[in-house]
Amino acid sequence: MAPKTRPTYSVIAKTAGVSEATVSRVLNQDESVHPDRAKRVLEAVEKLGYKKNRVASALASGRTGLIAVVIDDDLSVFADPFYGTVTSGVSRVLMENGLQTVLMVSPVGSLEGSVAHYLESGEVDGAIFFALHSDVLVNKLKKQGLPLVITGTPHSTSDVAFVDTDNFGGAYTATKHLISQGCKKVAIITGDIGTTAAKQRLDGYLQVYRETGHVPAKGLICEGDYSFETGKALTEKLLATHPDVDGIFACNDLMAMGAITVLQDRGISVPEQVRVIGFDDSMIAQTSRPALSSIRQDVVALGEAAGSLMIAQLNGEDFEPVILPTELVLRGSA
Amino acid sequence: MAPKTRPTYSVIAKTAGVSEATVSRVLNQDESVHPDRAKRVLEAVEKLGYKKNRVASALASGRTGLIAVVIDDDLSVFADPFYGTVTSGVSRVLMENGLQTVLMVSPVGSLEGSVAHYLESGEVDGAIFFALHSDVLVNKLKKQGLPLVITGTPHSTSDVAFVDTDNFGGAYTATKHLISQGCKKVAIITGDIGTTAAKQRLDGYLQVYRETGHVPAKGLICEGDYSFETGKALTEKLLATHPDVDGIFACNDLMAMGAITVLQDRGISVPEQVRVIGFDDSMIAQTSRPALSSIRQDVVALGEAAGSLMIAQLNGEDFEPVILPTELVLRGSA
DNA sequence: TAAGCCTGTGAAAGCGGTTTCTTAGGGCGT
DNA sequence: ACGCCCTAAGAAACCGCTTTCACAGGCTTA
Repeated sequence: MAPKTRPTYSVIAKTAGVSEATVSRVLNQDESVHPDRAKRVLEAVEKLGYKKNRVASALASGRTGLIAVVIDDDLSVFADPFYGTVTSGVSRVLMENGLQTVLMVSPVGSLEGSVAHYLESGEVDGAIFFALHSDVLVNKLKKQGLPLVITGTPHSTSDVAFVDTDNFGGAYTATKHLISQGCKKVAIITGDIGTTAAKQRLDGYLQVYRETGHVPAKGLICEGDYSFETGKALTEKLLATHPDVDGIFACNDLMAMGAITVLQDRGISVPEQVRVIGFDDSMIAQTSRPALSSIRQDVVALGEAAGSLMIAQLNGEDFEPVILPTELVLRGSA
Repeated sequence: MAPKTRPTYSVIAKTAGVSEATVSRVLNQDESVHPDRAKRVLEAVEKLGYKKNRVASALASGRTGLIAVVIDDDLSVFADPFYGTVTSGVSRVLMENGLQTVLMVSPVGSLEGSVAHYLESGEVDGAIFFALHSDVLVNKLKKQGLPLVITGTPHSTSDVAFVDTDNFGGAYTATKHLISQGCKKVAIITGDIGTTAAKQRLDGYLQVYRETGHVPAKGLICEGDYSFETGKALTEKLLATHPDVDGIFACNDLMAMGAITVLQDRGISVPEQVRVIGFDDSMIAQTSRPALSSIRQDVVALGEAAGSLMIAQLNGEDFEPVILPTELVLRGSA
C-alpha cells in the first residue's frame, strides 16, 4: 500500500553521474548527447525502474499527450455501437502517436458545463467532437488556439478541421435503389434533425425526388431520432396516412428494424410489399431476418481519419476536410 | 490561433489584492478565509475568466482527477455495446465526483505495454479494468498503491475491489428455464473461456445438470468467443453431432442470434423445435424476430458500481465486492 | 598563434499551482 | 494590563520535468 516514492531525475542524474538536464535530453531523444553518457543514463533508468512523471512533464512542456473525444449527447447513445467503434478508430491512431484518449460523453450545451471547463483547463492537447449540436463551444475553443477536429459537418462555416461520411451520397444511393427496384412511394425516417448528418441524409433523399421531377407527398418525411421505438411509432403513423407506401429509407439500422417489426406485425411482407433500407450496416443489419440492406459507412476509418487530422494539426501540417465514401450493401430487405 | 496566455494565480492575487496562497485556499474551499477576501477573489476569478490549470494543480497536489478505464482487448470489442454502456455508467459516477475518464482499449498483455507504462506514469488516480485476461499487471499496480477496481471477478484471489454480474445465477436461471419448458437436451455456447465471466456462466449451466443427476453429453458444450460468426459455426457443428438438441443457451445475444439464424435456415423453428436464450438483453434481442429471450444484466449499474467503488477507495472508505443480480427476460425465443 | 565557432553539458529559471511554515493580530483569562 | 493561545493570511519552498542560457574546450581559419 505504501505509495512507494518513485525515482526522479535527481536520482537518475546522480547514479549516472550527469546533470538532470542531460537526463532530460536523453529521455527526449535529443541527439546531441554523447552516446556514452546516454548509455549511462539509460542504464540508470533501467536499473531504477524509472517511469517518467507525465504530469510534471506536461506542466513543464505544455503538452499533456491527451486528446479529448467529446460526444455531445447523454450517455445512452453509447448503446449505439457507432460511437464505440468510431472511438476505437480514433484511439488507435492516437496511441500510435503516443497520445491517449480522454472520453467525455455529455451534452455540451452551454459554455459553462463541465466539458467546457475541462477543455479550457489545459489538460488536453486537442479535442475531437462527435454529434455536435452547436458550434459555440467549438468556436470559442478554436479562438483559444486548441487544435480541434469535428466528426460530422460543422453547422457554421469555419476553418475547423472535420471529417464526415458522405451522408448525402449514401442517402441518395439508397433512395435511388429503392426507386430503381420499382418503388413508387418511398418514405424516409430521418435521424435527429438537429445534426447536420441527418439533414444531409434528408437532402440526399430529396435530391432523388427532385431529379424525377416529383415532390415527396406530405407525410412521407418522418422526423425521427435514431431510436428503435421511434422507428416503430413513425412507421405506424406512416402506414395510417400512406397505406400504399412501398419503400422506406431509414436513416439508421435501428429505426429500419423498428419499421420492419411493425410491417411484419401487420402481415406486410418485406421486401415483397415494402422494401426497407437502413443506414450504418451495423451488426443488427446482419443478424436480422430478413437481413437488412443498409448503407455502410466505414466507421473505424472515420475515427482513424479524425485521429489523423488531429495529428496533422498538432504537427502544424496542412489538412483538408475528409469525406468518406459509403457503399450500399444489399441483403434481403430491399 | 494565438494561444492567448491565460491568467494565473499571480494575476488573480494582484487584482484581488491578496496573496496567491489565499487564492488557492478560496479555490479549494478552504473555510478559513474571511468571507470578504474570498468574495474579492471570486470576483477577480469571474472578471478574468480564470480557469484553473489542472496540470499544475495535479503536479502540486499529486492528484490528477483522472481515472483510467482499461479494456483488455483489441478495439473491435467496442462493436459490442456492452463496453460503451458500462463505460458510460462509470463515467457518470466519476463526473459527479469531479473526475474524468480516460479510456484505454488495448490488450494489456505484458507489464511493458503502453497501458502499463501509462498507468505507472502517475497520470491517473486510479484504474478500472474490464475483461481482464490476466492479473499480473493488476497485482503490480496494486503493490504500487494505485487504487484499482476490476469489473468481472479476478482470476486470483486478492484484495482488489471488484464488481460483477451474477453470471453463475444468470446462466443457472436460463438453463433451468429451458429445462422447465420441457427441453431434454440443452446445449451451451460459451463466451471467451479465458474470462472468468464465461467460466462462471458455464458453471451455472453445469450446476443445473448436476442437480438433475445427469451430465451434459459431450459436444453439447461449445466453446465460443462472443461473436456472431462463431455462434453460427458452432450451431452448425452442434446440429451435426446432436440433431436432437432442443435447447440452446448462448452466453451472449450475438451468438444466440447466430444460432437462431442457422436454425431458421435449416427450417428448424424457434422456439417450437429448439428454444434459445441469450445473455445481455441487448438491443439485438429486442429487434430480432422472434424476439430473443435473454438474461438481462444491468450494464449501466455495473459501470456505476465500479465507479462508486473507485470513489470509495479514493476516499479511503471501506468497500465490499459488488455482485449485481440478473433477470430472465422472456420473449419469443424460449 | 590568436580570434572566432561550434558542440556538449551543467546551472538555474521557470511551468502554475499547493502546502508548510511563520507571523501579525485579536480575544480571553487572571 | 499582561501574557497566552488561536486564527487568518502571507512568504516561500516545493512538485518533477523542460528549456534557456552560459560556458568550457576543441577546431577551424587567417
